[in-house]
Amino acid sequence: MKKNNALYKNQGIHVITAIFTVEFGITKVLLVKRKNEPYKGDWILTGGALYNNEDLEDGAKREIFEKSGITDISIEQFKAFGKVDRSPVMRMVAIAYIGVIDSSRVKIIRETNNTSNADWFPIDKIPGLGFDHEEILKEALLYLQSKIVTTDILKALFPNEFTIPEIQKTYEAILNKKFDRRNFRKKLLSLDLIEDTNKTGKFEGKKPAKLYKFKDTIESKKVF
Amino acid sequence: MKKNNALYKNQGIHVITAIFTVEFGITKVLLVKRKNEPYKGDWILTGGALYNNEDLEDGAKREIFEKSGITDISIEQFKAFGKVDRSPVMRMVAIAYIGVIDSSRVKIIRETNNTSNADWFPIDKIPGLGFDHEEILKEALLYLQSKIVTTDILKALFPNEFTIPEIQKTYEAILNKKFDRRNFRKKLLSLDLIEDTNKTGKFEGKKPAKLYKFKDTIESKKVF
DNA sequence: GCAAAAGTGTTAGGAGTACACCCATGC
DNA sequence: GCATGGGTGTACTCCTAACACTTTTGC
Repeated sequence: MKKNNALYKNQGIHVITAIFTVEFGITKVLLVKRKNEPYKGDWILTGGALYNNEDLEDGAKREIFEKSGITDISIEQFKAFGKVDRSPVMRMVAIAYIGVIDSSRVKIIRETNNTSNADWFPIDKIPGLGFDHEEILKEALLYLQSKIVTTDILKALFPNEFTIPEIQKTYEAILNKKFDRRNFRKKLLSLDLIEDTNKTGKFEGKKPAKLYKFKDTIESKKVF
Repeated sequence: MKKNNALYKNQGIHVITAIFTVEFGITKVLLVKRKNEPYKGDWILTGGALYNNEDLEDGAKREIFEKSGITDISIEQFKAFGKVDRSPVMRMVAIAYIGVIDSSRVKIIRETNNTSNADWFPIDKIPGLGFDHEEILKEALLYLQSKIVTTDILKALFPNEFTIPEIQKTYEAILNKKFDRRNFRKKLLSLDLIEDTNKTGKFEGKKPAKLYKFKDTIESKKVF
């Protein structure tokens, strides 16, 4: 393989992550505002060019940190995007990830070398995005929805104690769908993913609700 | 983004496809033998470097054609592989695909500019592979198994008429699992994917079996 | 007529879904 | 005491899984 063959010269790799959170029943995604051309002033997902000395996932996490200050996030690769013209600068193939984090537990850095702002956007109020990030975000959301019903990916949102009505509202926000209280509880408990803490707390209601927490399981199961 | 920044200079993209077939109840994958360094003389999956003027999937299909002569194959992207040292020549990220084709209906080109041989290998008798293709193949097989139970991906193996015992043997080969004849037939028919042709033919048994064929559906359903 | 594979129906258990009433608290 | 959300059980349906005997053909 010759490095200077024009057929495959000047190629590069983007690592892009759609970071989701849920606030008060609203699913949101983290966007950052570009400071430089191309797409100067446009909002995009966190990400950037992969370095030669890092593996894909490490690069994606480094980019997340550089653009938002977020550390300690677990991410999952879901697809590569590679249309010829997806970047106007040179041929770039994007490896896309999703991540879930509790926005109330992190402090987002608003401005960096390459970005002039950063914020959480409700997924039904997304501005026009730079590059092909609208397409990536659309598929990221579908992937998140498929993951939420088979894995404990929501553990990132509920690292500690939570009530069942509370987590149900999160499921409903992400899946955009309502569940029967009794059936939801029955199903969730039958999965052996969460355990009773024998404590109570309050969510929205007047009556205190039982507090549960995720077990330290790694199993992946069908949820809904 | 500066093209000559050492951090991301000299990167490239591989498009790699694991092409599967099933012959007489044995799941096989197409491998080609490398003619040049690196990994000269090693078997690998079909694939190679993406060109600047082609989309990912087009590149994967071009590589399949160049290395094997196969055309008219439908493929599906399943994962990107990007360990820093996965290629000894330069930094290459691989976008990996699976495909299914009926080996009895295609004539494989044995030798090309870059390969000295090509053949179908039973998946439990794979030689050591070059690059990270053993890892890619392992994940490709898992992905194929997940797809076979939710889609009509097997249509590629049975474009025309087939008997139910015949296609059952194919499911069993790929999933490495036996099914009850009655339940298999019931389930497959209930999916509304295949239809009776009112003809009979023979597979292995003495008694002629009914012939079915895939409908022209595009739906994707849960099979097993 | 016998070996070999094809074809067929029933039952029991588990999962999903639909649905209504009482309970604990704040005000 | 009443409004608000939390907690619980039952019945029906559907899907899955287990299981045995008869039929058609080639030899």
